[in-house]
Amino acid sequence: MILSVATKQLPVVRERGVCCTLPEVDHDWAERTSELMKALADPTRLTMVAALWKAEQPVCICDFTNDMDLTQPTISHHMAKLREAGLVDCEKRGIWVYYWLRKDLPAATRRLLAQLIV
Amino acid sequence: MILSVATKQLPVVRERGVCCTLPEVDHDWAERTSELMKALADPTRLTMVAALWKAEQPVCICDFTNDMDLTQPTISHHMAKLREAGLVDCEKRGIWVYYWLRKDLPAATRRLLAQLIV
DNA sequence: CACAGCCATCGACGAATGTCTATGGGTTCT
DNA sequence: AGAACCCATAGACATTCGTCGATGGCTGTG
Repeated sequence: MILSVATKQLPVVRERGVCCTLPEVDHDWAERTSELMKALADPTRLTMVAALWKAEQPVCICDFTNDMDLTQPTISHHMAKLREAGLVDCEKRGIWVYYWLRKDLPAATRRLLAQLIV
Repeated sequence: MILSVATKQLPVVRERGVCCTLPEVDHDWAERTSELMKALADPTRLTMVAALWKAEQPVCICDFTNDMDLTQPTISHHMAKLREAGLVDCEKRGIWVYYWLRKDLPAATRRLLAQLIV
C-alpha cells in the first residue's frame, strides 16, 4: 500500500519492506562529540566547568571539595574525568592543586560552553 | 605559609585550612543541563538527532533500524530516551512511526544543536 | 622530626546504561 | 482469515558510573 505523509513538511511515499536513506552523519563526529557530552553529563562536573568558566582563573580543588557536599575522592574523581576529556588542566602549587579550563580548547568546544553556561 | 599564584592571571593568597568562595552556579541549571547532556551522550542518539536535524522532516524509525547496525528494540529504546528528554516527537502512520525534532524546543537547546551539528 | 593539611588512587558496592532475545499488539496486503 | 511487516515493551546480562571509606604520598608548619 502507498501512503503519503503530507501534513508534515514533505510528502513521503512509503512501501513495505523498502527503506529510505537517511542524511549522512559522520561516524567519527558522533563518537567524538558523544565523548564530550559524557564529560558534561553530570551535574557535579557541569558545575565545576561552569565555575571554572566564570572564574577565568585557576581554582584550587579544595574549594570545590569545600562547598560541594561530596567527599574529597569524589571531587578528585570528577576532576580527573574532566582532565581525561581534555577540558581542564592543572598544576600543583605547594599543598594545593589548581585547575583551569584549557586555553587551547577547540573553538567549537569553547562556543559550546559559551552557549551552555548561563 | 603564604603563597602567591601570580603566573596565572590572578594572585591568590592561600592559607592552610581556609577555602575560597567559588563563582555561583545555579543548581537547577546544572541538573537540567546535565539531563540534556545525558540524552546526547551516546553516539547512536547523537546520530539520530543529527539526522533528524538535517532531514528537517519526519523520519520513519524503520530507516534508522535499517542502517544503524543495531537491533530494532535498541533503536526503539534510544528513540524513547530522546522522547523522554523532550527532544523529539512522533506520530504513527499506518505501519510506520515517524519521528522529528520538536518544533517547540527551547531556544537555548536549538542553538546548542546548531552549534553541535556539523 | 613529628604533625597536619591537601590530594590521588584503590577497592567496594549499588544504580544506571546499552545491548540483546523473546514476545505481543497493531496494521495492511493477499 | 492468514501472513507479513512494523514497532514497543519486558526480561536478562555485562559494563560503566557515581559514590564512599581507607590508604599513602607530598608539602609546609611548629
